[in-house]
This record gives sequence, C-alpha cells and structure tokens, in this order.
Amino acid sequence: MNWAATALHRLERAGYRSGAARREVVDLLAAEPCAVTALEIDRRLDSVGRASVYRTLDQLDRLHLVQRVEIGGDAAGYERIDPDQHHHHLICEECGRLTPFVSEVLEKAIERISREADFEVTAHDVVLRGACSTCAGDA
Amino acid sequence: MNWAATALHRLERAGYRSGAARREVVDLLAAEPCAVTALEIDRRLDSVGRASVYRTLDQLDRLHLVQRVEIGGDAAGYERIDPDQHHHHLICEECGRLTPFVSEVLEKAIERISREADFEVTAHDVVLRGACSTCAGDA
DNA sequence: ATCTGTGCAAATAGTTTGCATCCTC
DNA sequence: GAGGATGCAAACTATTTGCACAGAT
Repeated sequence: MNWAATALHRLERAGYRSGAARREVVDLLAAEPCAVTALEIDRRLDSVGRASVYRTLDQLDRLHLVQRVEIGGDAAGYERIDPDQHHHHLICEECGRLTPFVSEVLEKAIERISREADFEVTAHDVVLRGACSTCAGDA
Repeated sequence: MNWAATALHRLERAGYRSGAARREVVDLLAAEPCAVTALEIDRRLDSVGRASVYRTLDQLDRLHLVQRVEIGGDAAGYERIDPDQHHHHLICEECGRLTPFVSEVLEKAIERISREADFEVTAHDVVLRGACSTCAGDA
C-alpha cells in the first residue's frame, strides 16, 4: 500500500471525514519525496484554501504521517514519513538548497541514544548545514 | 578566554562598533548554556529594544558564535557555540521541555558523513523528539 | 565630525482563527 | 438532516525594516 492510501485510511480511522481539500494535499505530499513548504502547497493548489493546507498538515503531523522539517529561515517544510524513504537533510547556507541523504551509521547512533537516554524518542531530525558543491566552488 | 570575551572580540574584528545593547545580549547568552528565544531575551532585557536583539542574534549567527536551534513550534531558540559545551537536544512533545545531551558516537557519525558527502559541512543540528521521563509516565 | 548602533513604531510574512457555507455520512 | 470540512478574510505572532537620534571612533 502506498503512502497516500495509508494516510487517507489512517485519517479515516482517526475519525476525520473525507474532503476534497485534504485529499489534494495528501496527493501532493505523496508525489513529493522531500520537504515542501505550506505556502508552496497553497500556491500549487488553487482550489484549496490556505487554512485547509495548514489544517491538513497539522492533522497529518499529529498522526505522524508527515514530519515537520525546520528549514533554516522563515517557513517550515513538511514531508511524508515513509520508512522506505527515511532520510535527513543537508542545507546549503549560500543558496538554501535542500539535499536529502541517508546514513546507516547515523541511524544506529540515534537508536543507541534513544535506548540509553531516559527519554522515549519517537522521531528524530538531523540537519547538516554548510556549502553545497556548487556554492563551495565560489569560495 | 570565555565565550563572551571571544564573541565581543570577534565582533570587533568583523568591523562592528561596540554598543550597549549588543553587549547586554552577549552577556545574557554567555550565561545561558542552552537555547533561549529572541522574545525571551527581549523580555529579560528592558533596556534593549527588540530589534537590537534580533540584529545581534543575526550578527552572532553569521559569525558562527551562536547557533539557531529549531524548537518545534513558533519561535526559534539561540544558544552560544562553545566547543566545550557542544550538545544536541531532546524535545518533549508533551511539555515542550528542552533537554541537552552529548553523544560521542553521534559526533563520529556526523564527521563521517561530512567527509563522505560532496558537501562542506560547517554546522550540524540534531533534534530528537518524543516524551520525557515525566510525561512518558502519564501514558 | 562622521558614521554606526539603537529604540521605537510601522511593515511583513507565516500561521491561526471565526464564521458562513458546502459536503460527507 | 446533523455535524464535520472548507474557503475567505480577519486576527495573531514572530521577525524585519525605516527612521531619527544617541553614542563610538
């Protein structure tokens, strides 16, 4: 079962009724492998009101179907949580570009911290900042 | 040399003139080991205008003397960058409490990623979310 | 004396809320 | 038919900017 179907199913089980706006937002997120901004979603979906975008993102976040990614500046990014696509981000401080990456060692380290800390870790977010290959060349 | 002195020195060398507001903000950050919000700083420093708080934080961030920490919700936190105090954060999604932690394994993993990625990593930020021992007890 | 730093208030930008209406169940 | 879902516009909140004046060099 793909992410979109799972998400709609879980929303339904959580007691939410089905609506056009939410379906459109879910579809957009399903097609986007990395983080998108709420305003970006609003801009791309003419038939959906801004409030519905935020409301849907909030619901998805609460059900852990989507993860909030703190992109450096003003707006927050959101991306679907999909075990097969788990990744973290490199953010270029020059051009703002967001690049996903995967690291087995990092995941192991985080698992170990979760186990050792007196804290029940349910989600984690790693952001590395610096200069991407393109921008680093300028220096 | 302590952080406050280093910071003021580096600001001077970066061409900034000395001013009362900035000195107060630097002093407050120097005394605070973990993240503080801009509005929190503004609230605690009556004689300093809000704009000066943001301007100072921006300058310190640019010089990598301070690091922006993305606390979950609305406001961003700032904390001094001090090699001796390097740490990451656990955020409780129930009560919002911020707890610092240190992990050698994690740092090694990040160093390795930096080395292997085609990306010049200058800073990193790890946030683990979940429930702190107090809140997990309620469940 | 010059030019930067600062406080204040107004302007922005992202996000949230109130409410009338539409649509799902 | 009842109650949740949605769009619009207004409200909020964090952050930024314009500007006149104080202070540093």
